[in-house]
Amino acid sequence: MNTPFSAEPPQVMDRGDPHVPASTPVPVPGDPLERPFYDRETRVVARELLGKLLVHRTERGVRIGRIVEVEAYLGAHDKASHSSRGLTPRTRLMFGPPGFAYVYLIYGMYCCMNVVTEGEGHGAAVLIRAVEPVRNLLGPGNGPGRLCRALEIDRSSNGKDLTEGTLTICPGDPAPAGPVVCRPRVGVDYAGVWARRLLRFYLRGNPHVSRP
DNA sequence: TTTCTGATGTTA
DNA sequence: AACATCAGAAAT
Repeated sequence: MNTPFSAEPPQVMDRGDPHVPASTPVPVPGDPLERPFYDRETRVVARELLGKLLVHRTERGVRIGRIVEVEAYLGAHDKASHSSRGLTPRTRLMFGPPGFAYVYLIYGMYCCMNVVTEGEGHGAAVLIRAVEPVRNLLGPGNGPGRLCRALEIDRSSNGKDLTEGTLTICPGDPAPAGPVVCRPRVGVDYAGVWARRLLRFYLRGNPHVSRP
């Protein structure tokens, strides 16, 4: 039973933190990003996701994080991408249409959330690596495992349509997110030349990035 | 400060 | 056996 988002207080929301006054202004979510946003070149989608709001409606309230760090996984030719192993039960969502969540278990105890990009069959996605707490998070959001824990995202969200429903990404503040830093992706040293590509993007100076 | 290791389970 | 991780301990 989800409370419609329109029932949330307008314009100004509390951060879900007792030490922060409820009147503290934070970005207003707005309507979820639509399919065409995701149906573009993965690096463009990745960079434009910075500053957007990841919104999860749970039974214990709406949890919101502002995306501050992402990684692009370009497709089946990208040796660092799960899709480079081909279409398997696990990777089938990466090969599906854009705008859906690909959530997987890693190291037995954490989840990572991706958003599928580009056309069906491409196998591309963007990994969300860090969020800045906005509302009602369960702990810090600096890291792909931590942010899933903080937003209560697990494998039950695998395959969810991000353009509608309980897990969405919304525009937030219409102002530009700020300067973007490009770095190699984390933890993909096995991927040869692909490990060196600058496909990790984060907001310069943001304290909630997983590593500076 | 950096480096290591244990927890934990799916994957191909 | 490896893994798109994290927390805490050990080493430097």
